Amino acid sequence: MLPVSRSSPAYHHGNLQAALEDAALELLENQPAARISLREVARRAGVSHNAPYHHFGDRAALLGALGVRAMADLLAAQEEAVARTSGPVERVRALGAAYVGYAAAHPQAFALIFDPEYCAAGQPSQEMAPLIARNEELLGGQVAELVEEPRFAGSDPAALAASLWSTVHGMATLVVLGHLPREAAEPALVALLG
Amino acid sequence: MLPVSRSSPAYHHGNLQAALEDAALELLENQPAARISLREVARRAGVSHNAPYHHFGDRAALLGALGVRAMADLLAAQEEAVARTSGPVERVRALGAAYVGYAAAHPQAFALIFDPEYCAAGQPSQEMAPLIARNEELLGGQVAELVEEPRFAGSDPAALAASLWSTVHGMATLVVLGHLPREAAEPALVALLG
DNA sequence: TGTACATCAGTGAACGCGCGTTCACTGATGTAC
DNA sequence: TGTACATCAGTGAACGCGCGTTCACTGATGTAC
Repeated sequence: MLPVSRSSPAYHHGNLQAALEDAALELLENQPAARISLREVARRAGVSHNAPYHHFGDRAALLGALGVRAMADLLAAQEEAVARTSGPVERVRALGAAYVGYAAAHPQAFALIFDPEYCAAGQPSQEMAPLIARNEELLGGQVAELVEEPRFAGSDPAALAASLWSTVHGMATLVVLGHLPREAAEPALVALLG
Repeated sequence: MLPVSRSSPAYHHGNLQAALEDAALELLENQPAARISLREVARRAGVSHNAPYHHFGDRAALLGALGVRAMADLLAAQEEAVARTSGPVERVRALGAAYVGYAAAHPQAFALIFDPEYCAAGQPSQEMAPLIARNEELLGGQVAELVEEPRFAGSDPAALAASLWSTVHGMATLVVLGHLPREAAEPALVALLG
């Protein structure tokens, strides 16, 4: 006897919410968030075009959830890079490389994280806020170690953190847009950090 | 006798092309390029919804022309800042402040310049390319002076230029998005440049 | 100086499009008895 | 163990929307004679 679930209609899909997010993330590999429609996501998940409404209030809510997943991935990439590296300067470089690397690998997901249409910076969602906090702590911790180095002695940690985030974020953006070759990012960061 | 041109129908507008660009730029003050429709631009210019087709091939062409105007303004702001400042480090700071200032004042126009949908970085339009080149020369010239300073002696100019552009671009982006307070930009740049 | 005519920047009607969203529905699931 | 029933995740039809774009047109302008 073949498993019934295979041929039966898709009532009670089981995990349609996650399946919709997966489908949307796949679409996000090839097109910007603004062009992703709920109907296309539903199509790709093999479900009627209004099934998503049982899991997401509306289109913006789905994209907001996607942004949270993207942010979690971006944060994880940075945390892993820091964990596997030793030395204050080296760790900051690794963190930056991970940030730029994530953006280069998933340009549209990266852009979604910072898209005010779906992920408002001023009022982050309940799911997004702790991720932002963790990222700030991660960077803050690295900068706290960095200012112990003679080369950065006396620097204002807050200003230095803002600088580093700006530099790395700018690199990520410019690399994604093709204004800066990917290979130029690392040496540029070295030029700044020594 | 009142001037006829005032009450006569809008045939041969005279400078509809510029008027359409002006109208679109006004709309761009309050909404992203993606949400600007040709019909809305025409409405605001007081002209039928397909009059624009006599001046622009399609909607993308209009937005492309807008991007060129925005880029020209961004470049002019930087050139003026550099011209009115003396000292290599101070000039770079002024250039950066002008860049961030333009982005903060015209967030949507700034975003349009870097929107691959309308202003492809890889294949800039004939009007855009020389502006990009001039901006690169401007920054390159400042960096050339900067590496004469003892603090930056021995730095690779190309890597330093890439760093500075990244930092300033990142600041502009993060300030526009509200992730970085406007007042934090200047001290952050100082933290990096000394 | 006046007239005929080519040019071309405007016009309004019409098209097809995919979209987000709402609606009333159906049938699978799980639980109380 | 079997049955009645509430729940709720799905369904397909339908809506109105503004949009980009095409079309055939009209009337103002400027030029050649």
